[in-house]
Amino acid sequence: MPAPHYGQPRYRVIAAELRRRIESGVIPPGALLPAESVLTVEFRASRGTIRQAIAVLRETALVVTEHGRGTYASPHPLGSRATTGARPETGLREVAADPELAALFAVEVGTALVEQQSIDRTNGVVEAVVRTYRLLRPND
Amino acid sequence: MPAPHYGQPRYRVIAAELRRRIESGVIPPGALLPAESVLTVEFRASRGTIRQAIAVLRETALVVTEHGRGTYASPHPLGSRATTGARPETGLREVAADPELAALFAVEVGTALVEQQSIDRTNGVVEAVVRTYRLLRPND
DNA sequence: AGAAATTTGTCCGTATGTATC
DNA sequence: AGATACATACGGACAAATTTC
Repeated sequence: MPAPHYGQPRYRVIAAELRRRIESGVIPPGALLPAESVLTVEFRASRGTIRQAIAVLRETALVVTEHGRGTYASPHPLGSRATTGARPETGLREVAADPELAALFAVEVGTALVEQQSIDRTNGVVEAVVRTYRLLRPND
Repeated sequence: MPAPHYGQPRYRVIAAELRRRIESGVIPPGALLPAESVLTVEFRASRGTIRQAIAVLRETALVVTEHGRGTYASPHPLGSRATTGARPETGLREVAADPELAALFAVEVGTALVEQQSIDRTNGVVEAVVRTYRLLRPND
């Protein structure tokens, strides 16, 4: 059985399902996701596909994966966090929507948004800084 | 030939080579890149590896890929203006580095950076807005 | 108008290297 | 050392968009 993919690509369907589990609390914040091998069995997908699905979630900072450990659901505390004083290079922040973001999210200017900043390094050199903005309360 | 990847991964080496050709004008702005099948022959790499290399260039918006057509070298304006007036939801912009970005990239505050904005939608609903910042001149 | 060829998109299975626990 | 997990790479297959004949 080759790889028919009517409508949405398989990895996006899987990503959507995983996201649903995280946002619905089936996979609580901070918890470890099932291993790739487990997911391949459950979704009957290849490793690459599973990894691609997880990559989608990682883009929106919904999960964090640590080399040699696994992939965690991001704790989205948003109100707790007491940092060490020095601002962490990567992390969550609450910011006010600028006019452009407000228009995109269909909210009023100044509405609080969650900003997740992550840094892409290669050999220690900063290649890119990625800032992802989301609503505190998704309108799903 | 298995898949050893000492030092730089092959897809990054290939990406660097393609970037050189684009920036040096061997592949002029707006021109079509060779098809993936052609690149597999030239670089003696699998299609997956070629696609991974192109994905790297796509991240920096150095190329644009269209289904069924091919991958184009971005007509890289970045200094030639000519925007449509209405800001496109997704696209490139040149912005000044705020203090935090300046620190990360090790440049002075106000230095020009490239901002790539993309939008993650599901069923038309804006799920997240991603802004990626990079240096104009990557320090390979 | 329609069929074929081209090209990118997605997926599968497998194998090996590297990093962490 | 051993187990686990991610990163890279290969080859093959079908799907979908576009172009060409």
